[in-house]
Amino acid sequence: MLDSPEISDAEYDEPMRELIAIEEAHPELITPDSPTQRVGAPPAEGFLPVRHRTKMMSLGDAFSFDELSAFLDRVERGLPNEKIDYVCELKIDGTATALTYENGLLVTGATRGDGKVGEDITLNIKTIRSIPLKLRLDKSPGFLEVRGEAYISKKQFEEINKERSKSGETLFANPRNAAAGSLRQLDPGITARRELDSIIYGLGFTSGEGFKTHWDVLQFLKKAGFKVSKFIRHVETRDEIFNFCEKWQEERDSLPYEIDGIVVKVNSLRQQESLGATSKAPRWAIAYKFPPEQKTTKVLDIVVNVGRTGALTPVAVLEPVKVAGSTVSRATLHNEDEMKRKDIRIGDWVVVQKAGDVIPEVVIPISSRRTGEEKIYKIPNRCPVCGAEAVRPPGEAVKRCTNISCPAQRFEHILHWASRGAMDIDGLGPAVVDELLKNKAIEDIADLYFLSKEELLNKIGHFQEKSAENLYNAINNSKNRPFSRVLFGLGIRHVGSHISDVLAQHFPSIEELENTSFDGLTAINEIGPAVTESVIKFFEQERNLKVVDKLKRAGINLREMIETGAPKKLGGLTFVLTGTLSRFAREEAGEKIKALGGRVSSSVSKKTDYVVAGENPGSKFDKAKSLGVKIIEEEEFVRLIGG
DNA sequence: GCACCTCGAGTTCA
DNA sequence: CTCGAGGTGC
Repeated sequence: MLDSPEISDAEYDEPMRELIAIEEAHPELITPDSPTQRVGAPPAEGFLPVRHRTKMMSLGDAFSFDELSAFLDRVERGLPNEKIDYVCELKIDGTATALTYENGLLVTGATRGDGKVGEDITLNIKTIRSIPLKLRLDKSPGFLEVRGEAYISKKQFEEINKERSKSGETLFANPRNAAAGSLRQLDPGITARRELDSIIYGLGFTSGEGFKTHWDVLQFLKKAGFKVSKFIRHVETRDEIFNFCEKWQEERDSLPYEIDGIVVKVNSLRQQESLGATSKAPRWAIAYKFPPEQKTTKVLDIVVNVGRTGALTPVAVLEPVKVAGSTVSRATLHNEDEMKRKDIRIGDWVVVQKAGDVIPEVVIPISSRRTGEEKIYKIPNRCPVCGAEAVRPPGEAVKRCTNISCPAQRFEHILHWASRGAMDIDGLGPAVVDELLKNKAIEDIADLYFLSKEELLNKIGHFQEKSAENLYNAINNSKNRPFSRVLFGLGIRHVGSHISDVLAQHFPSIEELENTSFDGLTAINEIGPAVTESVIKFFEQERNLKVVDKLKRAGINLREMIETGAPKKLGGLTFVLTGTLSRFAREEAGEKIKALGGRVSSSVSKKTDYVVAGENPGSKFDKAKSLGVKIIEEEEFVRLIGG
C-alpha cells in the first residue's frame, strides 16, 4: 500500500513558545515569515480580489457508481490503448484555497471565488498552523502555487457551535460553512481561534518543476512541508476505485473531519493534459458524491405537541436509528395536511434523513412493507394536555387549543420569555420551569421576579444553594433588557423579534403601545391588520394587563431607553440592504445600523432613507431608483457608519 | 388578486 | 431547516 504519512500538528507546536520569547526580547529579529506573525495582524478593511494565474476549476460530479463508470469509460476512450492508473482521494468538506509562494515564502492565500478571481485572505490563511509560511526545500522555485482544502474538524466544529449557542449567535449548519465563515473574518484573531486545518492536494501555476504523475506531486508537496492526506491511494483497476469509494462511504464517520465524497484523478500528468478540460471542469478527474445518508425505521407512534400558541403539531416517534452521526428518535410531521400528503401512518416503515444536516425528516413511507395493520392518525379535536376544544380555523393549516390558560401553553410561554432572543435568563430551562409551575411557585412570567433565593432553593428539587443564587441573579439581571426584547418575550401572536423591534421604535413605552389605535398601528410600515389585531386583543385581556402591571412593579424595563450620550449617528434613519456586501454579512451590517440608532427594513418605501447596494443588487435597487430613494454603495455606507 | 419576500413558529440532538 | 402566513407593491 502506498499510503503516505501525514505531518502531525505537534511538529508545528513545539518551537513556538521559545520563538515568541526570543522575539519579544529582540523585536528587530522578527521576520515576515516568522510563525509568530500568524496572528496579531490588524483587522483587514475588506478583502481584495486576487486573479488566479490558472483557473481554479470545479470538478464534475458522479452521484452513483453508474455515473462513475461512465466517467471511466470516457477517460478510456480518450486514451485508447494506453495503460491508465488513478489516484483516489477523500473529498474533504471544507473550502478550497490557493496558496502562492515566492522564493519559498508564503505571499498570498486566496479563496476560489468564481474560479478566475478569488479574495485575498492571506492574513487568515497564515493562522492555519499546518500551512508552512516557508517551504522546507533546499531550493525553492521562484513561484509556486498549491491548492488544497481548508477545513474545520468535526470536534472543533462542535466546539465552535457550543460557544455560539452560549453567546446567542446563529449556529453554523456544518463544518464547511464554519470554515468558509471563519476564513472571511476581517479580524485574523477570530480565525486563529477557530483553529482551522488544511490539506493540500495539488499544484496550480508553478515555475520550473517537472513532474510525471500526480502521485509525484503529492510526494513533493509533503516534502515541501505541506500536510497531505494519509488516506490517498494509488490504484490501477476499476474495482479498486469502487472499493475505495465503498469503504469510505461506510467509514466516513470514523474520520476527524467531514467528507462528502471521493475524488478520482488520472495519475499521469501527460494523460491529464491530453484529456484536457471543458470550460467548467477537467476531463481527467471526477468527484464521486456520497448519497445523503438515509435509513429506514419504524413509526412507533404519532403524538401531538402543544406549542406556545396552542398549536397542535404531530410528531412521529421513531424506532431509534443512527443517521448521519446522531441517533434519531423523533421527527416533526409539521401539520395534518403534510402528514396526509406524505401518507404517513402509525406502524409504517419510513425513510428518514437529515434535512440540512441536523433536523431529522421523514421522507416517505415504504408502502410495500405495509401489513394492513397501520393506522391513519388524526389530530384530536381536544387538547391532549388540558382537554379543551382544539379548533382549526377555516383556511388555516394548524389546529389550536382554545384554552388560553392551558398548562402546556403557559409552560412554553415562560420558556419563551426566558429564551435567548427574549429575556435571556440563563438556567431557566424546561426542568426548572416545570418544577416552579408544579410547586405553585409561579403562575406567570411576572411572578419570577418576586421569588426569593430561599423559595428557589425550596421549590426546585434538584437545586443547591449555588444554583439558586445563580438563577436568582440571572432573573434579576434580566430586568433591564431592552424594551424590544420585553415585547418579544410577551409572546403576542405575530409579534416576533423583528416586529418587536419595529414596535419599540415607534412606541417608546408600553403605555403608548397600549393606548394606540388600530390606525395608529397599521400606519406603520410592516404592521398590517393581522399584527394590529393581535396586539390590540392582547391589551384587551384582563389577564395580560395584570401581568404587565406586575412586570411594572417588578421593575422590568418597559420603555425604550433614551440614550443620554451623544446623539446617535443614524438616529431615525431607515436602511434597506440589497445585494451581497463584501465586508460583512447582511446580518452584521444590520446589527451595526441598529447599534447606531438606525432601522433596517426589508422593503423599500418612500420612508426609506438609504438603500445600501452590494454586489448583484436585487429588485429593491430598481425600486429605490423609481422612488427616488438615495442609493449608496458599500464604500459610502462604511464611511457613514464611521468604520 | 397575485407574486414575492420576510417573518414567525415549531422542531432535533449532543 | 421546514412550512405557513403576513405585508407590500403591482
